[in-house]
Amino acid sequence: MAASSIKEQVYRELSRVTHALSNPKRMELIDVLSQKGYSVEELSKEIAMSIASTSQHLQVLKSAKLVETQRQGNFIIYSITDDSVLRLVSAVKELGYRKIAEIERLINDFKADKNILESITLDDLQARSRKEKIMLIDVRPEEEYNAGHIPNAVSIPLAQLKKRLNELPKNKTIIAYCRGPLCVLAVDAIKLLNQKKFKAIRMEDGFVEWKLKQQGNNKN
Amino acid sequence: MAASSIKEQVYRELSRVTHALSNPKRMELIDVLSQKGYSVEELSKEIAMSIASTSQHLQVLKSAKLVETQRQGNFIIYSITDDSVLRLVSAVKELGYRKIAEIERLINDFKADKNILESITLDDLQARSRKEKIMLIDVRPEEEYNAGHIPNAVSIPLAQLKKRLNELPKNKTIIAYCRGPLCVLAVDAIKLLNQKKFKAIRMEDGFVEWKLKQQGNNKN
DNA sequence: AATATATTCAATCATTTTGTTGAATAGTTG
DNA sequence: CAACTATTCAACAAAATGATTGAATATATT
Repeated sequence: MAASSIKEQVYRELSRVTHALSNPKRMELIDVLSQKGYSVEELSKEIAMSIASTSQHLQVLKSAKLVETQRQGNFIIYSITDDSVLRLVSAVKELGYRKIAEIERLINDFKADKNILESITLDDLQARSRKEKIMLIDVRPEEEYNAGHIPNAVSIPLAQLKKRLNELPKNKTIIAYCRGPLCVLAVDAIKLLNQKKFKAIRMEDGFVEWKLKQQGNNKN
Repeated sequence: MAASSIKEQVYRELSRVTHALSNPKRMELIDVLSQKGYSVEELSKEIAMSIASTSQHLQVLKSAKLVETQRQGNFIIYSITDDSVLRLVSAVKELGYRKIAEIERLINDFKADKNILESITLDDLQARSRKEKIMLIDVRPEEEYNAGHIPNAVSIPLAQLKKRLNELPKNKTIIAYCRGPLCVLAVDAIKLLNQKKFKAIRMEDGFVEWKLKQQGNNKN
């Protein structure tokens, strides 16, 4: 029957989208690219995989329309096609974090491993900034900050933090964020700041989480 | 390194979720189960696949926590674990319909094949019901209606439609919906109604689409 | 307790996926 | 136009997936 055949074809096409995300490395690639566009070489370093393999994975993501390319001088820059990709990945994570006990355990391991005592979320940040004076710092590489950041956040890449301590207040609480729950940049920043007697806390969520939250609120 | 290893493990676990959805038949299973719980045998008929294979696919979905089971007499009833699964599938479809040209073509083929001249969406329904008197009918099997339906919709399963034409008004526009864009129940209903000189239109969206829309609006 | 029945398991084979290495390609820069 | 360099392609082996058939299991019914 033509009808059931078309239906089957639609499911086949849809499953190509999920198939593209069904590999850990490709999932990680999307996560990295959620921050900003990167070249194949940079990505291969980021996910700790050979350039050729990284390129293969990127082909898969590209053919599923999850990422797109653009030449920039000698490099080919890969980036996320649009926000629907971020929403999809966010839906996967939401389900995973909520339903898979194994993931919860791993996240706890991660926190224990990194000695993360306290960390807040976007909601906490909002509540907190109403009550007290805070300073929000973005400790990702500057290019990622430039590609998009949470309003009122100041860019202080982790690599520069030690030299720029004089820009930070001792009387305000400092909130540091980076790429999201699995990123360690903010964790390291907090460690340094606490050691230097600043009052500093890590926020788990990053810019992407913030952006998606805005879209959710702006609906209606 | 322990840290990167934990990260990798999280991605591996997350990709099990997408992997579960990375097969056309499993995608179809989730779609069927989005309407209501079903037994293995019923599902195997619905997706046109052997019982053993259907069972295997259901195991995969179950181990990824996308579906859960519950015994009911002689049967084991599979159902969607919770709404985060619906949101995930919805995100996949949103991305697919928007980005994959092939899918758009298939949907158009589907409409041409089924002689679908006009069909409206949930937004249209809302706008329309403010302007004129309409009657909304749900032509899915009664059990699916009972498991959840759009408010004010009347249940008239397609199989009963011919005998219950006297319940329908000639002076109102009749809107028929079923399981969603790929479901043909409402298409057939409209054909019959138009033939009998009713003013009837198909709505593409179904109950699941309505439910997710409500959640989106209730955010904030 | 015996029987009936729905579901799962096991074994199989063809197909696809994954990651590597080394060669080929295409586009840029000087 | 020549040289350079980032990226992709090709070929391979190991591992995994998908679908089938027939047997095994577990639960309910009589």
